[in-house]
Amino acid sequence: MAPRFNLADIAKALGVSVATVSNALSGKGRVSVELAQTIREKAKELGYIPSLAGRALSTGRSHVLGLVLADIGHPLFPQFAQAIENAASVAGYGVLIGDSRGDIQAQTRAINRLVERGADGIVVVPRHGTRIADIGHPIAVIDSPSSPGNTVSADHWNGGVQVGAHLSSLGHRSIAIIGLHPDSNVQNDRAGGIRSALPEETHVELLWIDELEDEHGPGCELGLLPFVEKGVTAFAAVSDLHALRAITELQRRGVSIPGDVSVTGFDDLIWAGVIAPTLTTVRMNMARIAEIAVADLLRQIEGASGEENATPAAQSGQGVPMQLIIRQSSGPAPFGPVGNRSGGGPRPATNKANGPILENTTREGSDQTC
Amino acid sequence: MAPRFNLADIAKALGVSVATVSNALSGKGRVSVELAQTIREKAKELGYIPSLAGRALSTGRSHVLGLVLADIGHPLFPQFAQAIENAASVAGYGVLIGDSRGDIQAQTRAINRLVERGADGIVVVPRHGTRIADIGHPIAVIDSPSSPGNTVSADHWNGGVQVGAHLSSLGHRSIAIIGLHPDSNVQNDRAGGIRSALPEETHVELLWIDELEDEHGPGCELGLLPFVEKGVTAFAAVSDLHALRAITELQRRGVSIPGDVSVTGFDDLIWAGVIAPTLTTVRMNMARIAEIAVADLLRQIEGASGEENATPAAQSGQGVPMQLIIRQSSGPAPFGPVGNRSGGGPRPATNKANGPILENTTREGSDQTC
DNA sequence: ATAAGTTGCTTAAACGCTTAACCATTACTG
DNA sequence: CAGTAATGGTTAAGCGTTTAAGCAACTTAT
Repeated sequence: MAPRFNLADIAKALGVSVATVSNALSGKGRVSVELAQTIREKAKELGYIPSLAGRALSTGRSHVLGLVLADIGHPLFPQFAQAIENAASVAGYGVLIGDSRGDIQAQTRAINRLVERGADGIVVVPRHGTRIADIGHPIAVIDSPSSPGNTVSADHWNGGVQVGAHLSSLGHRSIAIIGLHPDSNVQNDRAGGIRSALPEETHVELLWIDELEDEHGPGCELGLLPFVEKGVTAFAAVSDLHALRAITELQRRGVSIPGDVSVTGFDDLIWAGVIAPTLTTVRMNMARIAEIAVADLLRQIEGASGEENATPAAQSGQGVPMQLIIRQSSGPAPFGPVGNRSGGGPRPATNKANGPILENTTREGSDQTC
Repeated sequence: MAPRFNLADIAKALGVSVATVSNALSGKGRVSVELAQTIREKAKELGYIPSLAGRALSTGRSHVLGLVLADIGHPLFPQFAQAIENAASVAGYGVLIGDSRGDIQAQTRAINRLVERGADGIVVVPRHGTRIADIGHPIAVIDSPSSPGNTVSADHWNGGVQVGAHLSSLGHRSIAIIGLHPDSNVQNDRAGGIRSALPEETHVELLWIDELEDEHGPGCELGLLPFVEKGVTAFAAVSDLHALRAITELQRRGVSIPGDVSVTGFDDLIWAGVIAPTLTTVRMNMARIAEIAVADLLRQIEGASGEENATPAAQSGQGVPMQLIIRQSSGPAPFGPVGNRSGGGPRPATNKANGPILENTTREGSDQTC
């Protein structure tokens, strides 16, 4: 156990007062440049590490943020955790995880527990259909732009638009959208975006898995074959999880992807780039979202001196842009206007700022880690 | 912002000293039962929440554990995080997450950062082929029983044995094992277990994805068809991730699962129960593992008074038992001794303590959340 | 009846840091 | 050249908790 030095040790070693050492290291008080330099050197020499506990007690700031993901079992959790941890870390904050065990009620309890543990602020990714009660504490909600009380989020709608435009440009005129809950703002935005980007004449069906499972039990087959027989040529899922389900189910029934039908997802989960066929999907800019959430939290924390945080949230316009990643699972509609199946040449970009990523079909040099 | 009361508030309200209040609430000093009762009531009435910072400063214990998953992007992370958080929470500890960004070098740095942040102990799930340097701090390593320095882990070998026995009992006599790295103890244990449970005459092939990708680029196809043509009737992957890759690839090529070949995985990832076919896999007892890891950590922390922690780790025998979950992706070998394709009746249990879970093929009442 | 022990509480110090207030110097200003 | 200001430090208080030590008042043993 390495001995831990404190300010007093440095002060004693240099024959100055603790206050001066503190000032020198924080750069706040008035210390001559030379002495400050000496102090910093001594601190480095001793390997001084400030005690967070002491600082926390003194300042009332723990420099810890809480992270609550309602659905901690969600495969997107790692990405969130990593992004938030990174953004927080840059700002000198640690991240404490809170678990609501998938329970909606427990969500609020989890938040409270983190606050009790001394978290200066909380990042929440709430479960669909949940409103976050104003806890009177700095809080940042990552949800959907159409959720009230939202702080920051991806522009799910535009993500949907990109999917819709992509499928439409491939000639698909009969599309089924696969979602889980109709009461999730995120999913509704995605589905809505897809719809809105399709030409008038496109035939659209909606399929909510939850309703299906209520009837046939959890984990039941989606029964997509009838859709194909009715002429659906593309399934646009609002999550890679559902896309995966669709792909395996269709392939099992001998439907060729993307030859017969196209399938797209959302979120670019870890395996999206390695399944066969690789999955066309839409990725959030987690790093950016985390940055904004943390920045907003810090703003609230710093500005906690004023009574009321007049500005309720950052509300950065329409949300962080999403990124379409075109892989193998989407292709020209059979008998569609394009007709050529081999090339899949350049496709129209739907997002001026950053067009879709076209991943090499041969998968050489893909950015996927395996 | 709810006003936060402290010990002094309670003391003042009751006309006693802070020390008495502290003693009463912690049950440590000498306080009359009646007064202690009164104090507890007053504390509850005021909604008193002890300041972790104050306590930490005084005791030198932050009551925070650090969690470092080398591969934070791994889909198993949520399960780990949830289990550890739960176990820690029960013991009154919070969990701080550390990120090593997949970088092996950064693993040690991540651990150090957590220690600097004041974590009393660290739980590490190291990356394959990594040794955790003795940091002179309480640490629990979750890895494989065959890793030196391991604290607790699942009995990956026996998990493999269960898979091997299962496939063998289904009549498979030519099996390919799919892994990622040959230098991962976990994967080697799983693969070794599988092998060891197969009868002498079984033909076994080993397929390491990393080597494949080094040659053909990341995300390349595994090229499983030749194996099937050579007579392989079952693919046993050491991770659901690879099993998924195998299933999609095989199905895409028109191979029927489990009709033509069987596929099994490891870890029971979130989607294992909903893809088509649902995946036969082996699940770790995360809750138990987390409990043991945390308990061991607490033991080290409490016993930190003695100079040397003579007992290096819990080393609970051979590791926590794993649980085989038989779903649809594994079935009788074609032309195998069993022959019947429809039933798949009762199969021999390979683990006396807790036999395999046989998930209903119709998937009614499955325990999977969707 | 007095020494010794027990009970129930208080006093006070300590943990390591921040920060307001204070006090010498030395440097400007009119 | 007195008066003001800036500079470079120090002192001391405080954050909320724990815990060793102290001290009455009572109980028991001798």
